[in-house]
Amino acid sequence: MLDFKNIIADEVKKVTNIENIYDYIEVPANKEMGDFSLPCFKLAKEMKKAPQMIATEINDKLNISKEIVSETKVINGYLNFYVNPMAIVKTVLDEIDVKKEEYGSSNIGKGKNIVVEYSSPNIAKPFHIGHLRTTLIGNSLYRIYKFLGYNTIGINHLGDYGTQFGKMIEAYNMWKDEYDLSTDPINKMMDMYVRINDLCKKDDAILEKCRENFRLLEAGDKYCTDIWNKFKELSMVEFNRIYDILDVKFDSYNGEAFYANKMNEVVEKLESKGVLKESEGARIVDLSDVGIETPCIIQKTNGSSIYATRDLAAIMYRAKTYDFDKCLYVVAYEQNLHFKQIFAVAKYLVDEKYVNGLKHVSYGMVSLPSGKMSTRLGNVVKIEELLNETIEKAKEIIEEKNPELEDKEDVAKKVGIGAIIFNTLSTSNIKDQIFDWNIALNFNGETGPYLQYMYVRTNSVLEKVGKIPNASEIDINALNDDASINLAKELYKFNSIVKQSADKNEPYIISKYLIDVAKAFSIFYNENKIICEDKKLQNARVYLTYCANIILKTGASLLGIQMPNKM
RNA sequence: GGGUCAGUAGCUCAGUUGGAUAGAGCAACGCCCUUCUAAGGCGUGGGUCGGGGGUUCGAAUCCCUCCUGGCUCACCA
Repeated sequence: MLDFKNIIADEVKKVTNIENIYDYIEVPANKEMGDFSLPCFKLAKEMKKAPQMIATEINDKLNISKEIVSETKVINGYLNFYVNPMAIVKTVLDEIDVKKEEYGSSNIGKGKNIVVEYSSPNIAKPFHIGHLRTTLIGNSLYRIYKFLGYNTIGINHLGDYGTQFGKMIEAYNMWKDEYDLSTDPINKMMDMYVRINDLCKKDDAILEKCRENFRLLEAGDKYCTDIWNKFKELSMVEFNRIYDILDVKFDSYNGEAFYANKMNEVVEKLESKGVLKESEGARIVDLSDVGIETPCIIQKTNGSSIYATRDLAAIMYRAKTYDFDKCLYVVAYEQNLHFKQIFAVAKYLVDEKYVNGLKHVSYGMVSLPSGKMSTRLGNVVKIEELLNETIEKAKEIIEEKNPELEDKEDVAKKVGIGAIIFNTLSTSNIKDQIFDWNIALNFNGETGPYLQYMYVRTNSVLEKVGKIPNASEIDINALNDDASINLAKELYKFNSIVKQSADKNEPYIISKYLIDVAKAFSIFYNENKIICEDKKLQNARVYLTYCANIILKTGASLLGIQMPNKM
């Protein structure tokens, strides 16, 4: 596909002697100012000439084919380039003709391994909307990197270890006769967890017992291990049901417990490097030399491990097992300090290549209008409840708008879930989100269902025509109206959008882009009769519709959103 | 208190890494279905870009400072 910015940069370079012209070129805010622009203000300083004059001089010398750039204009010190719209239309259509569903994909990741850690719920606790962002951001990044040719490994780093299980074991010891875990186990486990936490707050002796239970678990005590396994199994059944609905997959479920027997290596290596120090009875790595004032605890006073130790063991294991180029942690920003610490300690454990690949993809907190969510306080919205509500609402709307529709169940599921996924991935990671039923279940405006609706429209046109014309039969000049050109321009951006989204680890860039594509298609659809008398015109428009169809579907799949064929 | 992130329209958010007249959606109001799906399109109103300094040809964007809020600051994860 032609890279117009590059072409323009090369042409400008030919008539000037300025380095990195490419970086100077930008996209004007307003499309009346052209497709690309070269602001000459910075150059004015070096060349000691007025910007306007520089722009005029470059413009006079410039010799770009009219096939590529149909016009250039000098305005207010800017040199504006108007790319020949037909060149854009042609290069997009040609590229899609060759790559089809692969359009936008790449092999820049070939031979590179990327580990993405996401979701990572805690065993024995309900899966609530607080887990939605990590699950969906991670799932999307996983798909995006894969699309760019990376070998991608998705890891669900289950929270299946730690003092909380000491607590659960203690709760089980005390109250196992009160709870029948054969039905609705998660909620009962949550009850037990809330109860034991309250007790621990009041009674230090109980808390000490819980810590001891965890120590026993870590030492391989059979009784403790059996109870722990029971909790884990019950939880996984529930989690998998939700992952199934959301179409989220993992390559590994190696959680914290997996590293139980791999932590000695961490301790030994830190010892051998002479960085493990005693402090207040615990063993720590001091990080004040790199500006982190809180030390990283490796071993607690009672000798048992802590989450940092397990994360460090995981880094060593993943480096060895996956030889990763990047290892992303999709975890909320409340753990910023934790990741700073373990990344700083990692330099004592693995090669520089791996240390440089570690990246905390941190995202904002989700809270309720009433305030912070807390499993212990029981004020959470469970994911299952949310999914049921959204599917139910989709069903109601289908009954109202399209009662004759086939596969209502399947469509309702795709639309309802699509709304949730899109809503979750429509803002930058760092923003906090206050969960609001009205927003989560909104199907109008910039939403998942809007994308799906536009996709369905492309489908229904394509279905009605029956046959998608060959790209070679298309008369590009039939697409010279504003709406068609604008749509083609949007489609042209897809490649760079996907790369940008991966560079920043921000799925929202794709979300926003797909809205632009859908909007451009909607305008194209409203202003042009696609199926029409003039078959030449029809073929061209049908083909453009087909292109929009592909990109909407591919783009949505990168977010983890499935498209219904009808709705 | 230290660290850190954020503050853009009534609400939720974009703003292409310092560029030209700051943009969408929701909510409100008005218009458009004998035409390929109205979950749509078009239009109207709505802004001291948290405040104040500074850097420069040029700042929502960079620096300083203050205000407000989130998160965090060793044996939870």
